[in-house]
Amino acid sequence: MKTPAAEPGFAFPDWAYKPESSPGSRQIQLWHFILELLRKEEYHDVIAWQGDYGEFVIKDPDEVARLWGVRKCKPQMNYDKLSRALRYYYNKRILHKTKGKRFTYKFNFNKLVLVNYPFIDMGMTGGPVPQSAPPIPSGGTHFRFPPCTPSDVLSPSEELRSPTLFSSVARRLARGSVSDCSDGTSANSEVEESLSEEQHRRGPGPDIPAFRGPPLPRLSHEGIFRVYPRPRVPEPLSPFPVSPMGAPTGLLPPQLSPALPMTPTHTHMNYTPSPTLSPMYPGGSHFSFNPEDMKRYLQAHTQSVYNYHLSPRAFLHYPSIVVPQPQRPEKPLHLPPDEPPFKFKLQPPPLGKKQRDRLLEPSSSTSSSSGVPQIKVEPISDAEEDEEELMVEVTDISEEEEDEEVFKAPTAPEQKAPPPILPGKEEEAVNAGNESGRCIPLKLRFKRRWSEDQRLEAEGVAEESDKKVRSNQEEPKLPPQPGGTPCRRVSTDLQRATEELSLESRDC
DNA sequence: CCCGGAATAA
DNA sequence: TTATTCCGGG
Repeated sequence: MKTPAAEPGFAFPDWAYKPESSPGSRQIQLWHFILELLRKEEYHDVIAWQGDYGEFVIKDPDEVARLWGVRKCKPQMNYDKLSRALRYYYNKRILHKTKGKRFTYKFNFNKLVLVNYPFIDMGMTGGPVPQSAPPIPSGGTHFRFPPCTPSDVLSPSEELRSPTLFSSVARRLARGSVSDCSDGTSANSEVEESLSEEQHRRGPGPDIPAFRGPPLPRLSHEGIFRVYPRPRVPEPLSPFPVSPMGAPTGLLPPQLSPALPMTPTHTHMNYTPSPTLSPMYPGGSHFSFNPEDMKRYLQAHTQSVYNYHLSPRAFLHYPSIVVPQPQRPEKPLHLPPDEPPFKFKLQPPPLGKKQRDRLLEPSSSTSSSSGVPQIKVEPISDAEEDEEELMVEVTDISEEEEDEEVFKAPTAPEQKAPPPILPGKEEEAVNAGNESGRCIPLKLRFKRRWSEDQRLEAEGVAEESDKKVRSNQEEPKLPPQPGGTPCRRVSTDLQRATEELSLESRDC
């Protein structure tokens, strides 16, 4: 078919790619490319959404490979190679294979997304397109993160990030790809997976028009970038500003995207001090939904987990979400600009795989408490790496997310408009944590979390246990917390769901 | 077809 | 780092 290269039709906003100061901007990443194709009808014969959320099938592998080869200037590209590249995404949790279906993969939007369009939620209304839910960037929805500057509207090619704030943030945010390619890319975003069929959007949540297809009003860069002046929280429920583009339906933030909330959150928060920018900020917006929503989401997610063995972590938080917690702004304690954020790496730097295999024997559970908090013994190395990295590109929900929760401000001033974010707040945020008492030292929390994750993964993986599940279980950690009564469980269902997943983790 | 290890390029 | 290339194995 046509070569993508030739088609400038859509382009992701530049910022969608990760500009990162990398030299020469990086090449487009495969998953971006896939998404591009998915959203273009021209390619529906070669690749299309199908099945559940985020699931797509490559109808014509050779063609897809060819197109990819064209894009990358790798004439020798073929499906075998392309698929290898896709496989690398498994560990990164960007993609998963839908077992039993040829050429079928599934995006794990939970992680992906939001970098670009943090809050969009796919509403997938039962809409017309049954397809898996293509993510929809509703035009208006996305917010731009970084720019604090008024002139946010950047030129497309410019990176948004203001040098300053962004720097770190930016790095994390996106990494990516770039459009070096001549072809345009489509502006699309990834979406997170959320409920598929059900789209119960409650009142306030209008939805997002989701979708692919032509319908999208594609915004030109202008549109995309346009800044919406104070989105702020209109209502408690709808955190997000309203439609940017004047989206017909009024894009409000979908209430549900569970994934969203967490995801970028703090990442963004860090850099985006101004309330306006911070999507989640409003808070807890997501939290506002009722348990039912969560329940559904969980179910869906659970399913996904089971089916695809996605990382459950993604929703650890949810259960606790119940509480509306608005203020995210405070929580930024992570990255105080200067301070070393604790970005903890839960794991010690993994040895090279090679080395590990050779040198490392499982027995090494030595606790090396060198200065660094090492919590994890020997996890799956990949996982670890990924996490960090993922966050970058994809906003990862998992790791940091928890933090968020941890930090989320307990005091929930629902009504109160969130105070402008002050730089100094970080400390407060921390304190806040204390105040609520939930407060377990961060390290411990992480540790716990880590353990849980491990377990979860191990279990989850266990099913499939692909070849390498090596020794994971060795972690000493996490004695189940005795006293910890789950703080808030939304509902029984949720609880159940979580349990099933064996995710009971939660803090306090 | 699908899976990943390994080596390597950019 | 992210692919690309090659490849043995299921």
